[in-house]
Amino acid sequence: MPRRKDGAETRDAILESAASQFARKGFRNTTNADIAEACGGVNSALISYYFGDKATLYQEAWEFAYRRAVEKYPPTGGVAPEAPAAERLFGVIEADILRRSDNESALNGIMYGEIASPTGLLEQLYEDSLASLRGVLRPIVDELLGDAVAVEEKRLAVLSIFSMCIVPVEQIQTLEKNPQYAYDPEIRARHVWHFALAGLREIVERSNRKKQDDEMKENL
Amino acid sequence: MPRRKDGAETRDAILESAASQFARKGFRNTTNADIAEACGGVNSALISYYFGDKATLYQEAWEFAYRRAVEKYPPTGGVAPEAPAAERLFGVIEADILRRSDNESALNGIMYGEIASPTGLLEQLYEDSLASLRGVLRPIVDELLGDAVAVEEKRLAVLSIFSMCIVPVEQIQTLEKNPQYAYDPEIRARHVWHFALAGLREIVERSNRKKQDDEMKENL
DNA sequence: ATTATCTATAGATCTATAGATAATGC
DNA sequence: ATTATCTATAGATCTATAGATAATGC
Repeated sequence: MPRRKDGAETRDAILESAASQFARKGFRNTTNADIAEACGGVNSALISYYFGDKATLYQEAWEFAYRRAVEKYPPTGGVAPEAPAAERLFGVIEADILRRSDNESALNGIMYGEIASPTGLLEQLYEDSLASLRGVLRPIVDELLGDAVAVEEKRLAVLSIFSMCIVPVEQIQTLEKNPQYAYDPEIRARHVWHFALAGLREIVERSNRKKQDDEMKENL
Repeated sequence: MPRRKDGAETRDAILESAASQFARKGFRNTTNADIAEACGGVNSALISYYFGDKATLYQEAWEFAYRRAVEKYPPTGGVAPEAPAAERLFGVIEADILRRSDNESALNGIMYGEIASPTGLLEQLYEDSLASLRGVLRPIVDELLGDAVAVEEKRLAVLSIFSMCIVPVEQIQTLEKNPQYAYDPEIRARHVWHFALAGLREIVERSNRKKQDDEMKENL
């Protein structure tokens, strides 16, 4: 005799298990049976019952994971918009790294699944997860670099900071047989921030030197 | 009437198509039929004929891609081992970025497939592709940072430089509907090098300042 | 009556193989 | 005789659905 719960409860549980399974194994490598089993052994036919099909479940699982992750770690890291650019940079970096390091969020897992083999099902993913970080980094980096720095150089700086944030540390560690040490996300965030500020400062100095050189040559 | 080629020729062509397909779509998302089709329409039964099964083909495709990529871009970037550490750092960064940016190499595609959903079939991949880069970065970073810097800080520095190298720029761009601009790998390599050197310098300075502070306090 | 859950399965897809066919080298 | 290629298909796996069963709320 089947036990009976509230349907919404089962539905949410499926959503959660789905996000976690999709994050670990990707869309096509995850079967409905996997999800049902990870969900305390619910019947896999319930997936069709609640979501219609696997693709829809995937889409809803992404929205679920994304909404929850952003709620927990807002993009600015709680730093006020009128704070100095360097501090806002820290807020963005820390929020992003903490969010991606939170295994429960499933965010990075799903994102790397799409990077590795795009399903074409998650229209929003790129905007939510990658464009968004670059979007908040860009004006801060622009401000820190000032007007003397070339656009191309600014883009590269954004890309480098972005790279340090999105590196899939946890996923890489699952490839290691015996991971040697774990990185504390908070410490890593602080490190990335210092590294980034130093890199940006160097770019400004280099641009200034170049400018002076050019002016000198012109005056000769 | 079937045309007849040398078997080794067909075998190599399959290997090449396989590497490229696996890179684009991952192991399980790629069917033998996909590979056969990408390979100018050879018969898909030839995969079993030449490789036994799909898993073996996958393993051989990785070895093929890896061997070719390292041959084309040797890990030191051609910089002599007795060159100054900063120059060796440039060699390593440039070689790695060029290798990963070379779409023909299929290297990064397969690697990100494994990061996203490990098959357990490529024992060598982590050693070849990730441990290797960190292995060559580590002694160079150690040398540049010197003895005053804490081990944890050194690890983080290696991780940050590593991150800027392995970021899957091309794969991310396929998620964008209209990629805005392409990054020239050579220019990117030079940028990452500058960024990294500045970050490392800052770490040394910060460590020195901290040391002085500590000594001052001790003398009071 | 409605909602939640389960059973059973049709149909799609994919891999690997058995066995046929033909080109090549001896 | 050997090697390369092709045809056809058995067996595995997976998704989605039809239809049964039982708990709940009216």
